[in-house]
Amino acid sequence: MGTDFTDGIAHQLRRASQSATTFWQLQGRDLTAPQFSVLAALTEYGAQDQTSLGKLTSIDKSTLATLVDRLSDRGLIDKTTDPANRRRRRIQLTDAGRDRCARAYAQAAATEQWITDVLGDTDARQLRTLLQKLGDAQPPTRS
Amino acid sequence: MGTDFTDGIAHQLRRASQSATTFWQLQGRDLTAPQFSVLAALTEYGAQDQTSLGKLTSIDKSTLATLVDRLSDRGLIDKTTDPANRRRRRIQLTDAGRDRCARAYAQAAATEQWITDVLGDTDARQLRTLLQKLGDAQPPTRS
DNA sequence: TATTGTTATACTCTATAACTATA
DNA sequence: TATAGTTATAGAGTATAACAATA
Repeated sequence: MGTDFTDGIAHQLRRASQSATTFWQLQGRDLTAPQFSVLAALTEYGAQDQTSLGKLTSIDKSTLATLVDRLSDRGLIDKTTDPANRRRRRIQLTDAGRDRCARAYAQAAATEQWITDVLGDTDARQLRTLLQKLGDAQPPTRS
Repeated sequence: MGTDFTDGIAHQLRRASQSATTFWQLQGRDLTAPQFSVLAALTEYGAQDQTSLGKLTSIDKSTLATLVDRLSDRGLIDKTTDPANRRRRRIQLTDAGRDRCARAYAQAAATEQWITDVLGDTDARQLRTLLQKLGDAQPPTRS
C-alpha cells in the first residue's frame, strides 16, 4: 500500500512541469514552451550549432531538427553553414525572432512569478538551484 | 546580459523533466511516462473517476480520455459507469494492468535512483518536497 | 570511422470547441 | 444550469532508424 511512485520525484517532476506549461499556454499560444526555450537559449547564449542547442534545451537532434525547421519557416531564425566545419549549421535569431522572443519574455516572467507565488521566495530559489543541478545531468545515452 | 530565462525555474523544470523522461524511455518503451503515471495512480490510490485521475496526474480531461482509451484497448484498465452517478466512469486496473504496472515499477525505481545518484540523498529529498508543493498547485483555469 | 544533421515514419501528448448524457 | 466525459480536429513533441555529407 504505498505511494511509492506518485510521491516520487519523477512523477512530481512531470506533473509540475505540465502545470507550468499549462500556465504558460494560458497566456498565449503563439510559441510553445520548447520553441521559446530555443529562442531564449539563442538570445542568452548567442548563435549555436544544433548539437549545442540540443544540450542547452534537452531536446534530441531529430526533434530539434523539425522544431528548428518550423521556426525557420516562420522567419524567426536563420540557418547558415559554418565555413570552418561544413557539417555544422549555425543557428541564429533573425530580427523578427529577436523581437518575438523579447515580447515572449513577459509571458515567461509571469510563469516564473506564478511559481514564486506558489512556493515563496526561499523555496523558489532552492528549487531553481536543485533543478539546475539535475538539468545539467544528461541521461546516459543522450546525444 | 542575461540568462534570465534559461536559468529560471520554468526552463529548468522542462529540461529536467525531459531528461527524466528520456531516462525512463531508455529502459523500455512499452508504457509512456504519462501512461505509467495513470496506472501508478490507480495502483496507489485505487479506482478513480476521470476527473480525479486528471488531478492526480495533471492531465486534462480530453487528453486523459484518449490516453485512457488506449490503455483500455490494451486491456490494462476497465471503465464502468458509476451507478450512483451515471455521468461518472469508474476507472480501475484489470489483472493484466496490475501485472504490467507491477513490472514497470522496476523501471520507475531505476529512474528515481538515477535522480538520487545525480543529486545525492539530501538534495533529492528536498527536491521531492518542493515539487510536491508545486505539483499540488493547479494553474488558474485547469479543470 | 566518427560526427553533424536530415528525413521518413510512427505514435503520443496536448488542448479547444462542440457535443451527449446525466444531474 | 452545471458537471462528467466524448469526439473531432489540429498541431507539436518525441524518438528510431536509415541516410547524406563532412571530417
